[in-house]
Amino acid sequence: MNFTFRQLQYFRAVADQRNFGRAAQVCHVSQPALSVQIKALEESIGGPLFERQARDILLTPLGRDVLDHADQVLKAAEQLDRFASDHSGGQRSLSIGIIPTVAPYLLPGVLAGLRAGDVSLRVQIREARTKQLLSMLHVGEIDAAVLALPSGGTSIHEEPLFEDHFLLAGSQTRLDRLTADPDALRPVDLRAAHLMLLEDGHCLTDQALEVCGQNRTSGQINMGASSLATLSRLVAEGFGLTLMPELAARAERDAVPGLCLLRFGEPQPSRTIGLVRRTSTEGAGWFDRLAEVIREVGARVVSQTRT
Amino acid sequence: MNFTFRQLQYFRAVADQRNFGRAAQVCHVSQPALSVQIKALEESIGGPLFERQARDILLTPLGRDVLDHADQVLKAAEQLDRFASDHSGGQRSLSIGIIPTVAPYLLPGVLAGLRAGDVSLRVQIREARTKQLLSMLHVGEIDAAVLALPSGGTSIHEEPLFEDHFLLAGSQTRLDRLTADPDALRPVDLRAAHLMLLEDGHCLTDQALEVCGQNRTSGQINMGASSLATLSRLVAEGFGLTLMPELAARAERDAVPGLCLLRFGEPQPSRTIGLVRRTSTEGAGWFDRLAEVIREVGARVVSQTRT
DNA sequence: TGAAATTCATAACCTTTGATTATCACCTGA
DNA sequence: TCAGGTGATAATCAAAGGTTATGAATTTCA
Repeated sequence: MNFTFRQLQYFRAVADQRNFGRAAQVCHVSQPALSVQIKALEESIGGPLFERQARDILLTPLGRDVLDHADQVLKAAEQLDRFASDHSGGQRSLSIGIIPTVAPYLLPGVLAGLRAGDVSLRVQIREARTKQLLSMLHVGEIDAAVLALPSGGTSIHEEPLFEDHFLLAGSQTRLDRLTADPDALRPVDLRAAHLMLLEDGHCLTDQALEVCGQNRTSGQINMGASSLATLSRLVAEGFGLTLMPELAARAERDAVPGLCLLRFGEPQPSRTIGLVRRTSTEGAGWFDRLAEVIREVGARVVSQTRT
Repeated sequence: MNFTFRQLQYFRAVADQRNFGRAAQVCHVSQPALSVQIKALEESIGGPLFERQARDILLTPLGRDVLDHADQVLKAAEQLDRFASDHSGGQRSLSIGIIPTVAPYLLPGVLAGLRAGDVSLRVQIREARTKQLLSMLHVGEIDAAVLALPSGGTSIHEEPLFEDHFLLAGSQTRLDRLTADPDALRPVDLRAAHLMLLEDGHCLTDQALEVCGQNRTSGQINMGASSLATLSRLVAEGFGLTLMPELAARAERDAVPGLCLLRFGEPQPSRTIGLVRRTSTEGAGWFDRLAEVIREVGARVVSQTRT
């Protein structure tokens, strides 16, 4: 790279003005300064760029070719300049991770909220389970992640967003057979129940097992469903029961005929959904704004389930 | 433009290496130099481009966006660099003017010769009459022109290329009626002849008038044809006679049924076709090479007419 | 024809920018 | 706890880029 932006600007100015003196004025430098830089550029390129007449400056064929290239450089540099001037206005590309048991139910609202609000972020979404999200966060592949707390990661800043209660989901028959008093339902009542759960690796699986006081070697556990949508359909058909997060409950009940839900008695079992980032990520105003949007959308979705 | 190429290169290197020390090595500068420049770039852009951890450097979302733009600048600059390294190999865009009484008959051969030879020029052709070509040459719109000498222009360097003899063209009846001895035909024999010529402004018209000792106010002159091809068809049908340059003669005789040609006795009237450029255009190796190609093609075309 | 005006190039000098070496501050891992 | 790794800062020097003054060449005009 044996030329500078200034040299290219001077070159463009001389080509426009066809006069070194006027070009120097346009560039706010003295004529000799401009003359020296044009000469240096000619030496760098290896040939004359201008044909110098007493009262006119003409581009040589070489100069014409070089000017085409120089214009490409200046154009790209001006775009960077413009971006630097404008970027406080908000254009930012973020990579956000989100766990599969949250993504389908929260994303439509969040993206709509981002578009409608004054937060003009270009957001790239990566959906993966918690363990993989933490790894991606660590190496800088994503900037933040939406997951259930505690994340279990090191050097991670956690921002709690909202409580996501667990409901019991199953067919009407199964639920009627379980208890006579739905208002008194406790998670320990499921100690011997047949549970349908997501395949291993989803933290929701571990959370369900813990809440119900079961472990993965119990003969009553079936772990193989790949999504909550699948799980909903299985339990609606009478294949066991499952814990359904409130966030997903309404959408799944609306989508799956025969799916019934029961709310546990107080204290209701729940998970905390949060937004996490690396502790080394500082001055990230976008993080707080994003957290606000997600908090609001999440609260809205779960409140609709409660009515 | 508050950044330099070096800063953008350092930025790219740090993003690649994720380490200031290794990036400095790659760029062949000391780590503090690189550190200072990255900091300057961050101040210029107005925000942190990197998230600095003890053992890793991650791009911030802002850094990621800026890097996209920086890559565009570096890519364009590298193309200019590559062009500067390669351009002695010949890539050059030339603008060449050529008069209409020469263009159709010479261009195919010249362009083929340029492509076949080691002269890899990108040539843009502009066809116009001599007066306009000189004007375009003067303001730098074209780099050289093919026309009949003398050009009549000031500060013009003329390179003669080849002699283009004039033949008499007309219908067989017209030519038979003109003379009993075709080998003794002289231009002055046309003093009272009915001549068809190109419209005013074509130097071939003035040349024909001079050769035949006529002037434009004579009642025997019809000037309105717009091309030699038109002229050929008119005289082949018996509408007068015309002077046909040797360069065009064979092509026109082949294309126009009934067109007959007569060669004048010695000394044959002729025009000199030349290549001209501004005297201020120096060190133009392309000029000499182009002249050689045109000279060769021209000589070949007229020699084919002579056989 | 000669003088004046125009215009780019060159020289001397000064200021700014970018590089180096040395060192400091902080973090991580054994 | 200590050694090693790593980016930031300071002092110094070299290189780059700017200014004013002037020279050389060409063109224009009286």
